[in-house]
Amino acid sequence: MRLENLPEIRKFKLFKTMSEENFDAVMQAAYLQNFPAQVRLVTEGDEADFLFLVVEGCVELFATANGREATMAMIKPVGSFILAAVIKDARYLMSGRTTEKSRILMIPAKNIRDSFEKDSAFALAVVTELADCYRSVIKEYKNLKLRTAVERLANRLLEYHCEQGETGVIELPYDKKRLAALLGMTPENLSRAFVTLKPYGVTVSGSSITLSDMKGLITLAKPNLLIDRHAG
Amino acid sequence: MRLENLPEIRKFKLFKTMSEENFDAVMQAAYLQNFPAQVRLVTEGDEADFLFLVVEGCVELFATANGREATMAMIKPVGSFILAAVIKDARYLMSGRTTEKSRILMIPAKNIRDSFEKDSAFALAVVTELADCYRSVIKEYKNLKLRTAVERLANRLLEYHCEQGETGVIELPYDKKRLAALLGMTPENLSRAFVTLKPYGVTVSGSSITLSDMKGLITLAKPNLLIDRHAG
DNA sequence: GATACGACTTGATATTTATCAATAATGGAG
DNA sequence: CTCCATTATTGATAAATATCAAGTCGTATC
Repeated sequence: MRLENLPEIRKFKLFKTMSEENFDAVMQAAYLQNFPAQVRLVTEGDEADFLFLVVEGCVELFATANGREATMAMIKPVGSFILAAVIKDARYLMSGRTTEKSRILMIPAKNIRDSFEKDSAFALAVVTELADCYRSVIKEYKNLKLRTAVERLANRLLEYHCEQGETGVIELPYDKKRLAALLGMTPENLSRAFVTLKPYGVTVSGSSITLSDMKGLITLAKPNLLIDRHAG
Repeated sequence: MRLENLPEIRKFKLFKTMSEENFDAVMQAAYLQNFPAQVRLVTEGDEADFLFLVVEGCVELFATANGREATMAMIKPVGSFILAAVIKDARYLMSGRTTEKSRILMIPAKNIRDSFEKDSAFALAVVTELADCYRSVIKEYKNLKLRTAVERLANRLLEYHCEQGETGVIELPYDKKRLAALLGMTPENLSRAFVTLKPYGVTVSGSSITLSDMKGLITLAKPNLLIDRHAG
């Protein structure tokens, strides 16, 4: 990888505590690459050759079966994906594709596993990252099992509102098709869920959403500390 | 903990590779206890004081929100639970209760975290266990998002059939209420799903299920290597 | 500015799943 | 063994969600 990018990478949670020596060794073997939108980076079932980090842009993780497709997560900077498969030296359980122009750091799986054994600070960083990923999925799983489609949408809007500075207006981070897939519903249903939320002060104008009755929306959404980032 | 139990514990995947010294230190602080059925061991939202291992019996992990309850997983010997919360020193995202008379090993979270830093073999065992847990949840999440209730039941039956030695007869490992919750449906729906599977050779008699048309059932279930333990 | 394309919305309908109610079966406790 | 409480099944109905089919809207292209 190009030297000029190293300081930027070094700041990532995963590498911050790593020894200089191991960091250099890992980065020697890594690639930092720019991809356009809609590029398939990994395919479920393939062997885990690389660990991926999203440095810029966005990657959609999805899975398929019986001709159906489900969006599992959207990874934004600075997030990693398929760490578990890399650690286990197993096959990917999900596919990943860029949803926009993205900058991706690819690290050969073997280097990750080697450094894990050599560098206990890195091992701690890896296990922390993996625990974070695990807890995120658990939360998504709870979200899906315990809430209706409208409730999931309401909470997602509150999450974006929180992320974007609580201005009363939010910008959807992806198109509605993808948002629907992420929330586990069809695009038609998402449209209807927005209509259902109208009495709760939710006004849609393209990808821009206005929230004018936070209290009402929160009453409906019932955000939960053990599911939502925006709760509390 | 009592000395006589140590050799038994030492064999667990998580402790097999640990140094003698660290193992002794961890076990010094651990409790091995017997619980009757229906005892709540952990409650979601509580701080992660202990890592739990199911030595005998069975623990149901579940979560609640808005008065609804969802079963997240059933942990059988020798499985651990809430490892991620222990690692992160965070709050439990799930509650756990015994579903039958069980023998549980409880290890103070701090000892786990300390040993993780001191013993790189243990660190590797922990990260491997965590990666396994992560991949299991991903599979459950895919199962829920990509399949209908009947398909989920069909695959679960195939899984039990595989686990129990492919004899054509399986014994349900928990009562149907719990099985329904685990599969993400109501008990009424589970009953109806069994009726739906009748033309595929599935005969129900209490907790004993006979499978007489494996080919048909498999055609319906479409087991998948990247979701199911029993596939392939 | 006209056109064409894709994304989004809306309506009608079908499917899936949940709820409510009643009854039947099961399994412990005494 | 009998009684009781829980669990399981079945039927009727309702709610949630998906599907199919038009339409609308916006926008990028020419």
